[in-house]
Order: sequence, then C-alpha cells, then structure tokens
Amino acid sequence: MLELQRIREQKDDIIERLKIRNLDVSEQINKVIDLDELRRKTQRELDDTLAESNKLSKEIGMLFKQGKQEEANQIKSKTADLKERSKQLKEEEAKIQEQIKEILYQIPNVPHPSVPKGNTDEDNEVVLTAGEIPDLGEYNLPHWELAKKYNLIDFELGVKITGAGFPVYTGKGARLQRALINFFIDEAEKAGFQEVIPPLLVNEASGYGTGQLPDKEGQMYHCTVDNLYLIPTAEVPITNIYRDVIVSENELPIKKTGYTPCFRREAGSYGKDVRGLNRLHQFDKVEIVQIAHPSQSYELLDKMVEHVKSLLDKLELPYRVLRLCGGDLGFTSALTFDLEVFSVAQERWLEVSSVSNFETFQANRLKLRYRGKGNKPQLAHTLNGSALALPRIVAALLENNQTKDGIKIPDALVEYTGFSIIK
RNA sequence: GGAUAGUUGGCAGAGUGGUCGAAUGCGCCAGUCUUGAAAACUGGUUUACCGAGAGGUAACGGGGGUUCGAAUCCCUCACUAUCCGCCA
Repeated sequence: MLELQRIREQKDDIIERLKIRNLDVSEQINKVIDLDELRRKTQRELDDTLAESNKLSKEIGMLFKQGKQEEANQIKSKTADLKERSKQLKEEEAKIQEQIKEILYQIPNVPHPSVPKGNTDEDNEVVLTAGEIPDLGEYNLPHWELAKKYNLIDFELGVKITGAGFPVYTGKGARLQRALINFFIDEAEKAGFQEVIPPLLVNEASGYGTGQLPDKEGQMYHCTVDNLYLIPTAEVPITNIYRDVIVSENELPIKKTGYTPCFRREAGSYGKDVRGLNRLHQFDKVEIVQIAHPSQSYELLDKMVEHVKSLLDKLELPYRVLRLCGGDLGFTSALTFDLEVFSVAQERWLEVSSVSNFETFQANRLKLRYRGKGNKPQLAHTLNGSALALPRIVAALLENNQTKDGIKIPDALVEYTGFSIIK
C-alpha cells in the first residue's frame, strides 16, 4: 500500500511512473487526495467538538463534587447536541477512511526508475546470461520421463493420495530434495542469513500484512474452519515476524532465511506449463528475506541476486537474469529480478527465483518501522527472494545432466546427496 | 471439545466511574561523579492523526452499548494461559 503522504507530495511523479505498468491511476490518485482533504476537515471538526465536550464534562464533574447539582444539570443539557454531532462526524470520518483504503489497496507499487517499459514477459530485459548449455545428443528426455525411468518421482501416486500437482518423491528423488534444501540453507547462512522455521499456516492479519489478501485470496488454500491460510511462500510468515514492530536503526539490515513447503492453488494454469515439475500445488523452497534501511535497499537487492547467481553457478546450471518490465512486475514490487535456468530437453527457460525490493509498500501495511537515534519511526524497506525453489531446479538438473550412464550430480551437491550419479 | 482466569506503555505490573496517557520497577537515552567503567544520583523516555504554532484529538485486545464523563460497568467477538479430555 502506498503512503498517503507520499501521494500528497509526489502526485504527478507517481502517476507518471505508474504508466510504466501500463496503468493510468490519475483518477484514483485525485480521488484519494480529495477524500483525504475531506477527511482532515472532518477530523478537525470532530476534534473541536470532542474538545468542547471534554471541557464540559470536566466542569460537570467539578460542580457535582462541590454539590452544585443544579448548575451541573444545566450544563448537562448542553452536551446532548455535541454528542449527536460527534457521533455523526465519527461515522463520516470512518466512511471516508474506508473509501481511501479501498482505493489505496488497488494501486500497485511505484516501479523503480530502472524498470523497463513493456507488456508481457517477452519484454523483460535480459541482464545477463551465464553457464554453458550442454549438448545432450540422443539423451534428451524431459524430466518427467527421467523421473519415471529412475524411480525418483511418482506423479500418479500423488494424484491418488491428493491430486494433480502433489508429487511423491521416492528414493534418490527424495534424497535429492533434502540435499538441495540443506545446500540452499547452508549457503544462505554463509551469506549471513539467519535460519528460521516458521509456521506453515498463517492468520488473516499476516495475509494482509504481506499483501496476499485481499487481492490474491483465490491463490491460497484456506482452512475455513479455523480461518487460517496455507502459506504460498515463506515470505509471508517470515516477513510478518516484523508486523507492528519498530526496530532500532542499528539492527538493520535484518537477514532471515527459511525453508518451507509452499502451497498454491494455481487456479487457471494448464497445458505444458503444469507438466511434470513445472508447476505444482505443493513445492519446496528456501526463501531469503531482508528488512533494510531505505538508503541501502538497492545495494542489498543486488547482493541478493549475486547470492542466487552463486547457487546456480555451484549447481553448474545455465541461467539468465531478467529485469522484469512494467507489465510483468508484481503488484507489490518496485523492482524484480527473475532468474531462469535453461531446460535443455524442454528447450525453454524455467523461472527458479524472483528477487524483489518492495521498498515501503509492504512495510506500510505491516507497520514495520525503524527508528534512528532521536528520530521519529520511519518505514523500513522489505526485500525477498527465492534461494531457491526446488522443482524446476530438479527438472533442470535431471534433464541437463543426463548421460548414457545415468544422471550426474554436480560436485557441490555430492556431499549432501551422498551419491554422485543416479543410475 | 469442557472449565476457569486473563489481555494495560519496550518488558514486568498497579489501577474497578471524573483530577488517568495511565503509579511503580526494570530496560533504554542524556547528564553529574570517576583516569575509565560499574554503582549511586538527576533528568528524559508510547504511538497515530489534525494544526504554521500554541495546542487539540484518539488509542488500556477488536467492535458495540450505558453515562454529562469509561482502562474501570454491560454486551459481543478474537486471542492467550492453566486444568480436564483427546493425541504426535
């Protein structure tokens, strides 16, 4: 959610920059500014009314104490009007406040100046391409066939137990999952992120805090009996640790990492996008989260991208880094880098990580602030990134490393898997 | 699931109708003392909104009500703790 004060001060700039998202918000912005003015006017009137009423109440109290019943009763009659008036004003103000919030919920974050123009993922800017794309020759099976051939993942069994998009990992397939999780967590810790194991279900307030609610309600699994949501990413519980918190400036940046399964309903997906491991309802992911001082958040964003790149380097996977264009940028993000690995057998790029700076957009809803010495609390910046999401990494590892002898495990991973080849 | 007790400032914890944004302690910040530190002492220390400022308003889990006046009384919802039941 954008800050009202910023809208008031930088109205034109905001409207201009949101055009990068192919959005014209001038109408909404103007409406908000008008409503805000009305709200302030209403509040002033309300405050004055209440001040008057408070004053009279005090007088009545004094008079009663002095036994001057009659005088007290006289003043009492005066308060009725004030009471009625303040009730009205209160209702009015609440109504206006509600309208303002409704509009603010609909306005996405202001893109960073470096965000390129564009409508779809085809307009994303390729920042960097790295690694070698292997020539597999005749050994060129997609991962879902490899998974079957080597008994690593059983998709049908998952369908039986739960439904499509809930695979069962078996034997070395399961071991590979665990190896990757440990590898990613260890690497994150080396990079200074503290590990946390958060709850996998969150309440409504947390959903609102990071912006999954109200707009993405349909994407989360909802346990209606207890009104809890299965997390779509560890970002939700980990960032919400800092909901309604004022941290001291010298604690920044705060760096957390966590492994969790992620649950997504993925309503509306179909076709080749959901084949095999490409899109699941439940998948594993290691997430990195930072709470940062505004002055250093972009520097830290770059470092997070570097961290994810280092993981892909160590896994010896060919990848590229994209700077998302305005049309592809997430609602809450100011700047996002996607990292994609190349799947040789599928001949396509697979998104494995998304690293974003939300600036104050999340912090505003979360009421996450920092305080410098002697200063008023200021909104912090939040950042997060996948480091990494497992399924597509597994897909690429299986496909790109297949040989006539089996699937080779990259060196960096062998100490975690305990085997160097899957036969 | 049943019963009971709770929810107050960064934390602990007092306050049961007016002078309470709220005692006290701890913590934190500044100062005095000290070669330095600790201790001791002194002072300061919630947040949001409105206002150029003086100042004003709101908030004692959320919402509603009674009252001239509510942290305090009533209703309602949420959450937490403890005990019982069930159970990894």
